[in-house]
Amino acid sequence: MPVTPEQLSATVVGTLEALVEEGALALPDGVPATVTVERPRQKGHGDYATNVALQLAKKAGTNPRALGELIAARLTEADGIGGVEIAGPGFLNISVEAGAQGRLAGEIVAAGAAYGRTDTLAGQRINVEFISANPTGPLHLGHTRWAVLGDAIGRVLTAAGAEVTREFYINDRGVQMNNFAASIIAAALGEPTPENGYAGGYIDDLAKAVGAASPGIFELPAEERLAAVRARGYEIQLQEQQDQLAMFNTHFDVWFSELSLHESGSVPDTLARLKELGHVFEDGGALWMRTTDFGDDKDRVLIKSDGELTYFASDTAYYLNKRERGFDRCLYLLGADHHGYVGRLKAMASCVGDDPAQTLDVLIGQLVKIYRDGAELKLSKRAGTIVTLNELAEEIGVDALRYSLARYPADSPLTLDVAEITKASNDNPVYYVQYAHARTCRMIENARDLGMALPDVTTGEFDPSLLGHERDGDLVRALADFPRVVASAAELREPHRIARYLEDTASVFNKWYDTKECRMLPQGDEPVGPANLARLVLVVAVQTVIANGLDLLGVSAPERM
RNA sequence: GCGCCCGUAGCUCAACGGAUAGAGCAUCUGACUACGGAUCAGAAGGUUUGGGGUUCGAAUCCCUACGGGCGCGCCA
Repeated sequence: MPVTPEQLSATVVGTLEALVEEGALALPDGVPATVTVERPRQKGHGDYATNVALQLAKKAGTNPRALGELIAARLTEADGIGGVEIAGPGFLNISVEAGAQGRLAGEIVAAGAAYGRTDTLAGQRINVEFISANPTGPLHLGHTRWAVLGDAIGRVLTAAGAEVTREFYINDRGVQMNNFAASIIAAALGEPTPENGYAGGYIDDLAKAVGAASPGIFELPAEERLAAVRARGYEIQLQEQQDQLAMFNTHFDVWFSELSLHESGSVPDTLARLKELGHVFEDGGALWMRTTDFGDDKDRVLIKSDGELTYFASDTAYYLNKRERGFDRCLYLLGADHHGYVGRLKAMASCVGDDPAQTLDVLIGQLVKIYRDGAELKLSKRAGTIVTLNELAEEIGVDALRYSLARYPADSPLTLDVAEITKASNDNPVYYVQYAHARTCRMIENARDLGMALPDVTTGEFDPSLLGHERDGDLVRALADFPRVVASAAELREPHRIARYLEDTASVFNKWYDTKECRMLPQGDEPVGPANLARLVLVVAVQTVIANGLDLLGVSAPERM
């Protein structure tokens, strides 16, 4: 009996096939494998709607409404279909038999934490690289959006069946590391910040920490001292970034050192391979990659005329390293200030013989601004640079900060107001969703106190037909959407869809909760009946969906607030 | 100059090419002796920056103008 959008799609496809079989319908391109079935936005447009007649009318050589009539007449007879109406230009509005879909609540409860997982990306090995900040300072606002989105994308891809590795590329090689060390030494000796050095209170803190970890380090001979401070400062700073991210509930599988890439000899191997493939040339004493062969706006230097390797050489070796580790796809999450890299990254993939459309996904995130009291939050009090991730999380809260960044698509510029997102009320979407979850927990607890045991959903103890109220149907259909929302969020790399879905579902739940006819607990002296137990199943299903959804965003699902 | 992103309600933002463009905040009006009122019901608020085009249908795709952000190194 079709009750989910996926099942209805299959039913419609079956109907089309039957019509073609009988000769009542001609489709030169064949019957599509799936059709679009969705919850209509507008009340009164049925439980589900499909635009299949609009899509296929031209191919079938007829008009949408006539085709709609044809499909509707046959579809109405299908098992579990309550009715089909043709509306507007040719939409088919489908009503499901009341109560039939209540069965879904039981399936959700049975699936538990696995509900929402699909296999749409099964077999894909995906590398998600994000943040990749230089280890020369604390993580700040600029990294925070990527921490949230990268982590959520990793979770969502995993839920869609992909095999995911989250990776942080550590730029621990290059002149910035010496500048970093020189800055720490200058701070320790009370000297001014060197040219191209790093300034700010955090450098003073690092100088103290380095001195404490390695007594006497600043008295070493100059050359020895630079190397020692560089190593110790790097160690401390990297650890701080790792602590920041752990506190922020953001997990990495691999911390990949750029230095290790060079030590392993990957770069010469990469250059040899590029030469073999014929995409490098020498000019002006430098070695270049001819990225313009693949749409880049200029060629790129790999080895400078002074013999030094460029960053781009490392990037290329790193990409090949990922591919050699077996990743089918490499995701790069970059800030808008790096969008100029997209062209060369894709060209680079082509130069090493890949099809970037298949192996490379570059997501560009626009910049975030945060305001407090009408002024942009820019300067950190402690670090002396821009506002740090720690300060943001402390002021706003990990859940509220994560959720507030996760509910917007990456490519929209974003302006957040501290007052708005710290407001601990349902005016704030994160608390609206969390509150709905806490409410389900309390209801389930109350049921237990009344001696109501959760029915075994695999037996007759649970009677789905008792969930026949209109509001029950609204709620079940909302819950039924979850797996496809997760799948589309994974496919489009858009975790904000999860957040928007949760807000919608929490709203449907609150409306249901407010409906007198749908009370879960027996009222007054009423005994516990099968309807109460059926609604208990529904509430547990809501709890499951909200908890699973928040988990995909790395946001907690509290039992009490 | 070239390139990428963006322009939707007073504000912050949604909307796989779909039906009457939706939420929250702010403004206004209602509903608590029964599961948590951190809720619910309702009002008001729009030429989706302007102008062309594509089609059954455009905020969405194409062209163009305007406005905003960002990027264009043998830097890292």
